[in-house]
Amino acid sequence: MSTGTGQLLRTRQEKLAALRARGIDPYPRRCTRSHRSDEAVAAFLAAEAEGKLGTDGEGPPVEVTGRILSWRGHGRSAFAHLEDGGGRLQVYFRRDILGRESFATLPLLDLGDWIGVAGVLFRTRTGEVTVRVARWRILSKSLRPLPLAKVEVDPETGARTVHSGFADRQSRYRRRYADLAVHPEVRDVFRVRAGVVAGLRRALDDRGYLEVETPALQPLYGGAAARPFTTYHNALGTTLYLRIADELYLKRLIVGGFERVYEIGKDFRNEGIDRTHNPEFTMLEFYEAFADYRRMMELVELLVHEVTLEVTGGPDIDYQGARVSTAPPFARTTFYGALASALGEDAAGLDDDALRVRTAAATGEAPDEGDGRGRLLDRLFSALVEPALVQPTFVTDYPTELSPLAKTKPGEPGVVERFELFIAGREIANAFSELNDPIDQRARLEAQAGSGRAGDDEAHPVDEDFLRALEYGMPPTGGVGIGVDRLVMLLTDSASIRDVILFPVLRPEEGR
RNA sequence: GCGCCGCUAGCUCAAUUGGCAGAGCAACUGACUCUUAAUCAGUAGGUUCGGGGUUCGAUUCCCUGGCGGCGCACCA
Repeated sequence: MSTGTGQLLRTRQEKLAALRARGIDPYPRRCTRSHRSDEAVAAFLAAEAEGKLGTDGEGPPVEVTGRILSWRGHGRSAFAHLEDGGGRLQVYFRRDILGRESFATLPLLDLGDWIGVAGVLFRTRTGEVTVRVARWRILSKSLRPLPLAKVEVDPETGARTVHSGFADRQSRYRRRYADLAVHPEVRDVFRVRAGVVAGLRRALDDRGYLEVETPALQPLYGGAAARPFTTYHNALGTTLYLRIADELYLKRLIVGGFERVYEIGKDFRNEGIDRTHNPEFTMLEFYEAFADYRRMMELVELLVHEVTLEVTGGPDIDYQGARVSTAPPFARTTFYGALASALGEDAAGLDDDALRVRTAAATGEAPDEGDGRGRLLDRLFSALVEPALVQPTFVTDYPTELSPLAKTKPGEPGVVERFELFIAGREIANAFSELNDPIDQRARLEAQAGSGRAGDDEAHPVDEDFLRALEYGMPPTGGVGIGVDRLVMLLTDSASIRDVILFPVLRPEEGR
């Protein structure tokens, strides 16, 4: 630890000791408050509107609690801003009101301390509603300086200008508590996140869906193409995996007779980390018996629209400079149709070698030797089509090679009944008419397992129990997966998934 | 995994061709009873990410390692 930090910490320790020496408990057991800061201001404004202010313009007495964010001392008086769950409130200390002893204790406070103050509200000369403090008490001493920025507020527009501050992204994720303490806008992101999850849950509950919980610890993983995290259960003496998708368990529940089920939970994928990938992430999956992918498309359209309205107050989303409208209906295109428009020719008619050439041209790199047809099509689509899908767009009818759990489309060989929803160039939802033919499903899973033996380490093992469930009989079913984190990114204009996950996965901190 | 950029005081950042390592904020001391990026005067705070090299001299140039950001690749 550098000398600088040591000094800062030591100074605060000394103030802590000085408080105790004066018989003050820096961490009292209890405290009281009458108003949150926003409620206090509202109470003052109400009294003012009703002409109930005192002769000196004083409003109602309040008792508020908060963290000290700024301090402006003026000799025998001082101004500070406190922050609590309701926002910021200015407080004003005067020696002639507090008395010598109470006032003389103020220098033992630091930015970051929690205090409680009691007094009447008034307006300062500049018009700010402020507590004229008659009594104050420390509620919790801060021993480590918060990376507080200076904030300049334009009195006319209310626009905030932040001077210096806490900018290092990794430090902010690592010390999220400090990031949150210092950045109200970060707290807002997670309020929106909670609203999105609540909105999705309500929308599904209202439509007769049953919320369920399926295992995160699984003896076999499946339902997506991803490498799993592996763990070990001591008592059973067996390997377990953290789930990579909920899909196969939720379909077992449809077999069991629940007609509409959903789960909002964590999936875990042992893969790289980047702007749109965190190793653990939140997935919403929902399945509806007697529905197909077209019905699910309408449902997804409504869900996205409803949640957007709820969270933003309107149908539009501003994401990274683009304005997106979630007003239904969303655009619809087919996988091969969109690809043909972008490519200038029909990809379905190209042989693998030609596809390989087109892919190399589109991505600027030669595809891997082992890439199969499905993989090539996927890469080509990602490079040529996805970035252009800014307005909400359903892409339907994917190649069978990419979709081992989806029903084929009648009359269109090589295509399955599947859609993905893209917004702002990102995949938000993935859905299909679920394959319920146990024999076809077995054949496709075994083909996947075969490619696993051939070296594709993301293909799955065959889940015999899942196939047994299908053999009992699963009704026609539509299923959808929505990446909740990515939806929250859109709705909060966040560039990185780490900005919408409170504690994203990071390399462990070295040393202390 | 590859490429580019970066790592200097608690925070945000400077430092000329390679020539005494600086500023603002935070902290500390003092002044100041309506301030709000408060102001004014002063003080302290540094393994310039680590290691090696070139040089009279390295924050600066070279090599190497670490960490991070961004982009690419990967991610049915």
